[in-house]
Amino acid sequence: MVPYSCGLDAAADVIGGKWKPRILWALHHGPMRFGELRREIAGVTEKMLIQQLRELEARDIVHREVFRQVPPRVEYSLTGLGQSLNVALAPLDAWGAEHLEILEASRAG
Amino acid sequence: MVPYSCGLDAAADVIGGKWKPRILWALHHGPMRFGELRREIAGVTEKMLIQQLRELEARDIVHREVFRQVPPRVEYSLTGLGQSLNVALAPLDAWGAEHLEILEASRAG
DNA sequence: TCAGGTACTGACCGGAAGGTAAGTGATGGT
DNA sequence: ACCATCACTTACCTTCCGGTCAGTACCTGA
Repeated sequence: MVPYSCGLDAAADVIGGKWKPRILWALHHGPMRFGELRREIAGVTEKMLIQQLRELEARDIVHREVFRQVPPRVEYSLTGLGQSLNVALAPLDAWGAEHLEILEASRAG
Repeated sequence: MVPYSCGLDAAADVIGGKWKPRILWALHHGPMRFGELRREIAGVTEKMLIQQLRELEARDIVHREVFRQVPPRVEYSLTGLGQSLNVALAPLDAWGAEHLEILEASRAG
């Protein structure tokens, strides 16, 4: 495996995957339960959501906390690193929002 | 196809793909010939480079200009939209650079 | 004459990413 | 007794992204 060629390369690797940006953005407002995330992020399946959450957890971007209750309660939140990442993502979100129409128009598929 | 759920979603779609961030970053310093890009971006194949360039061109992120010469000369440069994208990408690059070590450490592979 | 540089194009292939559907185990509601 | 909720887990299948390799057309320099 080749080392990252620049910071952008590394960042892209972290937020890579179909659902990670959505997850990051959803957690922006505070901790969320698994089921809440699932409902918030339209179209995601349980398997995909967990998979991506686990990857973000392994990267120390999100924190997973289990409350031993019945029914089980698991909360996901951003770590300090995750919050700093979200800050860095803000301009990109703004860019996308500003050019939404052209981007929708030139979209493949 | 579902509309983009937020600006970040749209932006991620534009810079998605293994080589696009590298291409954007390489063009940051000004127009480049195909061969120059190829040498600058270590590991990319001709097919992949062209494919990604064409996609970026279709999105109006890069501009392609052909000089009818012998040998052929083709230059790629950022459009206005591409430059604004690069500006929005800068904080993300800085974030990646700042946490390069942890990110390398927690990398899968 | 023939390799080498220029900027591509196209056929084929493998693996990984992502999607579908079903099952798990404890508990609370009707 | 039965179903739903919670947070997962597993097996299986399909799609597609990216990689290899070969070929194209043109001209230059040895």
